[in-house]
Amino acid sequence: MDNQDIRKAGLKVTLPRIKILGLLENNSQRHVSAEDVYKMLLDNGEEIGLATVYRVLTQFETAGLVTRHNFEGGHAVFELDRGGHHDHMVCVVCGKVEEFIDTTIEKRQREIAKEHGFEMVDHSLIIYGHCGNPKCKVGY
Amino acid sequence: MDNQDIRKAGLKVTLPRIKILGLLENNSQRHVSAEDVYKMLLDNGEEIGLATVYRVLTQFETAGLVTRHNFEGGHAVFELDRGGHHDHMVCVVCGKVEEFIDTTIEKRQREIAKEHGFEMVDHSLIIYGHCGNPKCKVGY
DNA sequence: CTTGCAATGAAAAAGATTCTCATCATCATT
DNA sequence: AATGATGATGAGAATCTTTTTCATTGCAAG
Ligand SMILES: [Mn+2]
Ligand SMILES: [Mn+2]
Ligand SMILES: [Zn+2]
Ligand SMILES: [Zn+2]
Repeated sequence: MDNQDIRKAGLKVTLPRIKILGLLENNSQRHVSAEDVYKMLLDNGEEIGLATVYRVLTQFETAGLVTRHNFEGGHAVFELDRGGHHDHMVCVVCGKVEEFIDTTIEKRQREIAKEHGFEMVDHSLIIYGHCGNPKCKVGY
Repeated sequence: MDNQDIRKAGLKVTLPRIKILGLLENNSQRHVSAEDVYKMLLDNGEEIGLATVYRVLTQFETAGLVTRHNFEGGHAVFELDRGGHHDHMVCVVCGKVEEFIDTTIEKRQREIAKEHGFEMVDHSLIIYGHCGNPKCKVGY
């Protein structure tokens, strides 16, 4: 995942794009909003415009470099596309995100789509719950 | 599903609430946005404020009368809660929504959540694809 | 009927994302 | 390396969805 990926996407290799891709690669939390990316870069002393962050993330999505998720909360989160598809589990208390993939579910989805005459192109499966952290348990 | 349901939810039985509940019951499309509800009521010659529609839909959700979905597109859609849980399939071309429920997937979800130490409280599964309509097929 | 308190609606505010447009940077070509 | 065409940037305005404010209205308990 480097500048060549930007070039291959038909995009010019610019400083903002390098910075954003670098942050997505090195940041500890894999799932970040546009606002997150913007603030983190500013905190790192980098200069960038918020409009550019939104634009570049959308371009990266179109290019297949990142994936956009619509978790609850009204704002999109992005993550670097590291090959394999996976689904998500989100803690409704602390927001922790776990990733998982289940072949049984994946297969059934394709079957169900076909049964309804749909040609599946994508899907979104998000499990909401209380994570293992005691502070996130019901009735803490 | 009548005025008693509103009362049972601890809400006063007001005209706006009766109108919104009535529309959700009788409207042909089950999945509607707040804006949809607002415009449809206005079209029917009913008087109502947009803020009230948002407020009431959220109250109905809290009361378990309606369910909110975050499909792609940046705005929430609501549907009257008619007993059974189900998941959704959305046509990426025409927006048609099909409902389905699959016990295999439902069971696997609970298992997976547990495997990850999560106590599942909810989930969202949306399959995106091209529906059976020829005009929605790839390469029309 | 009275009356308290919840509910309404218009308008303002907030939050997320996109658009506009003048300026600037990249990169293929000289 | 210099040039130039074209794409990219960023500040701010605009847009879109949703929430909040607050003066006014209307349920519903007594
Ligand atoms: Mn992920
Ligand atoms: Mn439904
Ligand atoms: Zn948690
Ligand atoms: Zn369709």
